[in-house]
Amino acid sequence: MFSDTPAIGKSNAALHPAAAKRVSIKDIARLARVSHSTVSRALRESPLVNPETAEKIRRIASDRGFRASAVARSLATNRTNTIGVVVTSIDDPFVAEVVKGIEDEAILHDYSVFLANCHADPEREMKVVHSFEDRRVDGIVVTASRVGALYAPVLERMHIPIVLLNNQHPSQFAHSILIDNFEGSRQAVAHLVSLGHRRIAYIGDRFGHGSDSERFSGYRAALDEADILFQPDLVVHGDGKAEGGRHAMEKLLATRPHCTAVFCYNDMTAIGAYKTIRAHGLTVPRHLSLVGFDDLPLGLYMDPPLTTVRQPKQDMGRMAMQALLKLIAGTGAEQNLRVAGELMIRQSTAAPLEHASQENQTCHYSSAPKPGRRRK
Amino acid sequence: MFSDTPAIGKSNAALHPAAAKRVSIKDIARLARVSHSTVSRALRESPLVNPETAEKIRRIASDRGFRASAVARSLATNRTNTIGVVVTSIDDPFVAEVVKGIEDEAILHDYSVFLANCHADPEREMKVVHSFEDRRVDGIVVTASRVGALYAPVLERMHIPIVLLNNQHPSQFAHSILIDNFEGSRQAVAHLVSLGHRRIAYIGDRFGHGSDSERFSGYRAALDEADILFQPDLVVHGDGKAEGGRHAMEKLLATRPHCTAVFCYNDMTAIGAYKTIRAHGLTVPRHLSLVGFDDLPLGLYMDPPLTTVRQPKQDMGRMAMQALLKLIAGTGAEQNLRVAGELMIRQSTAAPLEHASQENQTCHYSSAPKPGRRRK
DNA sequence: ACTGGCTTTGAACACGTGTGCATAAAAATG
DNA sequence: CATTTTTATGCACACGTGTTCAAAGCCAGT
Repeated sequence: MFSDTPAIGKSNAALHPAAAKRVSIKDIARLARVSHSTVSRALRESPLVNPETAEKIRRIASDRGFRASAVARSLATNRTNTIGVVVTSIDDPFVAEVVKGIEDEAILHDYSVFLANCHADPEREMKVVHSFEDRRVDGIVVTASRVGALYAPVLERMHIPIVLLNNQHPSQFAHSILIDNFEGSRQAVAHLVSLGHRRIAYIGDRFGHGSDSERFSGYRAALDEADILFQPDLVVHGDGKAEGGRHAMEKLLATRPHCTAVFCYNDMTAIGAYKTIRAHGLTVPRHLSLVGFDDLPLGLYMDPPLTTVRQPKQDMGRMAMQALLKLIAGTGAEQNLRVAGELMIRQSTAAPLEHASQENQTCHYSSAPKPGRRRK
Repeated sequence: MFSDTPAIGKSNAALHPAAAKRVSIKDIARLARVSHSTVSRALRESPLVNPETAEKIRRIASDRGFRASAVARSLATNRTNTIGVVVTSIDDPFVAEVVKGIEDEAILHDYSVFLANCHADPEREMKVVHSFEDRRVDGIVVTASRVGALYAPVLERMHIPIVLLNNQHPSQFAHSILIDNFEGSRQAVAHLVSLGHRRIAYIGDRFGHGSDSERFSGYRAALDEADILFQPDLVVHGDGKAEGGRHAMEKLLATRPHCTAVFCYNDMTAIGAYKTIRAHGLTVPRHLSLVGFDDLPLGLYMDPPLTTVRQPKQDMGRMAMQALLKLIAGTGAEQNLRVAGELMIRQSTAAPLEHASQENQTCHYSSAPKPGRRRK
């Protein structure tokens, strides 16, 4: 009541005129002639404070551009309103879309997201997870292809809610969001069957890697439903990337009789297949139908645009965040959420060439132009 | 000295056996029979503490899985070791690579990064920037196409170091990293000239948008150097995206005589051009050479792979982070950093068809463009 | 006027860590 | 051994906010 000069709280406040001391809640309190408690309440819209003084306080705070420190608040409340997102690499288009969904949902609930790449490097994974622990994030989303079995115990010890997205090993201590690989690929292959294809190949990921086995099962199921005999030589493996798709496609083109359609583990694999197919002077979908999985933006710009199974990546990101929010709130969230893919039929799939021509001259394109020849 | 039972500090610690209270620095202190100050020093490798006790403390801390709270530390030190990154949308492949570079460099220096999409929405921009301010980030990187002139004053008031990346209006209160648009496009067009092209078109961004004018200048310069008369009707505008590229290319194909090469504002524009070109039954680079800008991964998978000017996106991200670190440290950083692009010659560019086939070749000069006329 | 309840406020403490300063213990120096 | 220097440690406070608790002020009802 007796302090009429609101100017200086710290005696040396004027020492560094450049590094203007940030205005704190106490400064606002002094200006409004109330205690900092009241200011705190006013700004948090507590009903415990007189509407008039609350309004006055808010005006002063706004005038001075005061913004309460989230770090101090976090220390007091033991909540940071912050989550951590671990990804293999943000420049993976799949991951990027997921993260977008997460962040969009997060900001809606006044959460901020820490982003960290781990590059599938165990050491880096540890560092990242520890940094999240240090920062006391309220939750974590992991969008790595595999949850490091290495650092699983670390995660467990932390007692921080965790949601895994499309993770290889949904573990017991974490919740997870998963695309329905089986049903997605079953539909994809069924689509090929409905077009009239009987010799349908599958280019997988590295064996047993990722969701390869589930997608393979879907492939098998679709064949069974159509009473098509499964032929082991129509299954080859790539690496989930374009390069692997290229090589795998080479292998397929080397086996006789040719397949008329190829279902690829994912879009990148299909992209690689395109390249090999073109190099052999063949065209999609005339000679060969192609289906991918993921629905990367990339597929839209292929020639022709790629038929694929769409993963609702952004939605999945949002769902992950929502699950996390439930876990944080203590409301039970579903342990494992399966989300449905959607078959996007574009121009890379069509009916196979006439059966007649296929019978006698399966080699009509076997005299391929020298693949090695390249215009410089 | 007399407390022999290290179990309980808080009397009600056992009330919530599930919500195990986090172990704090004081718990470690009690276990090691020292003050929390000593623990703090030991863990921060201060030379002020006896090596043996330090070792002992570290062992205990490690055993209990103790990790010092970054939020408490931030409150004490007034530094969060945290930066905020504002992007238009993380699912833009350009942005994603930049962010990857930023994060990689950040984690190297024990910084964590907050990621926030603003979707080029002013309201969202404000919300994002405020959240960063609340969280007391040590610095901010903005990778939006434009720095909202709206919130510039807000940024200024915050007194937080800011680095702009490829931003439209490098402003005076912030530092910036910029690609050398002029030199990049000059080289790209010079490359086309060196292949023998004389009728070279330019598909720009929306007029005056982004770096359009700088890239256009480079185009003009290359023409001038080759003594090629600038022809206004060879300049059309897209929207920086595939759709715009498609339409722009349609316009170009409608004008006679045809151009033999097209320099596009960016890769996405070129992607759109591909589509139109194919739709007209023409092939790249046989009928038309195509050059882009950015070097998105996408371009590699085009048929044929796209010649383009590479922006070292990841490096630029790292540079932005390094500049920020310097600013935070108080060491002066360069105000404006220009980084060089690199021409990536791939298969979308080749020599034009023989002049013979271009019967009325004389008309590129004869239809004299009005001399004094200037676009704009 | 007294009681009791309601509204509004401030004092005090907590959150977990870093650090200046004083001091105790140990070592070095005379 | 006495003194000074060095080393190691603890105390106390600061950082900025939230929150419990007590209390003051006000009002209505008797």
